[in-house]
Amino acid sequence: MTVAGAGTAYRYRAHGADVCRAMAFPTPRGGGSSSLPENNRPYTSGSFSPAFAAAASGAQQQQQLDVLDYLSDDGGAAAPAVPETFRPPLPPRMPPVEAAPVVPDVAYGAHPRDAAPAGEKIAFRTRSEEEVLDDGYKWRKYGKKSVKNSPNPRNYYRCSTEGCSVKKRVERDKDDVNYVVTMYEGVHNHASPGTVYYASQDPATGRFFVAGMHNLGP
DNA sequence: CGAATTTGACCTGCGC
DNA sequence: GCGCAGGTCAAATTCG
Repeated sequence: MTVAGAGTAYRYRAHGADVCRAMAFPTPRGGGSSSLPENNRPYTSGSFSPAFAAAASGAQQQQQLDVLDYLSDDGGAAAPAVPETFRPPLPPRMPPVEAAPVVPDVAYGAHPRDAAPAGEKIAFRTRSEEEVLDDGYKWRKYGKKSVKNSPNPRNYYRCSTEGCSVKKRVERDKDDVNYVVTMYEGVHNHASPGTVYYASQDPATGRFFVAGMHNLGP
């Protein structure tokens, strides 16, 4: 999928897959997702590595969660071989979404300085009343900017974990305020506190990706 | 009182 | 070169 006007071509992948496995991350910390109603459980999707799937393979089977339509700028590149270390995905937690086409109207990557290695930028379009999705990570807001061609301001966040430089931008969809466009940049160098991720495999490409998540917090 | 957020200023790159 | 747009900084403010 190519985005007109964007410097980076997005590839659109719809709901994923068939198999969901779980993996518990250490150090549960708050998050409060467990208090969400049954029909409002967190889930996510994103680029993912086979290594994660392998790591998750021994974990307990979990119920399949709805998976958000999502965008990634990996350009369809083949998944890397087993990485040296597990690279946690960038999973937003959000309420259920309706099946809807993902329209990446935000030209992520259009700016040269946005250039980054493939697989380290992900854009999600989610149907949510909440602007800031609790994805299990702790974010520190460092900026807010109104952008051209959009009545909604864009918010800038940085991972507040020391040494982690992951950033995300959040803004309401200009065409439908019921949707929130979240863009992640970078890779966390730490695990999400108290979060279970569900890995799935795209039958078409064979690539693994995050199909869901659940917070283990109290 | 420390941490997080707000918000205007500043910086950088691009297009004309 | 200039103006515009997007991204970041940092002082002020707010919150827990």
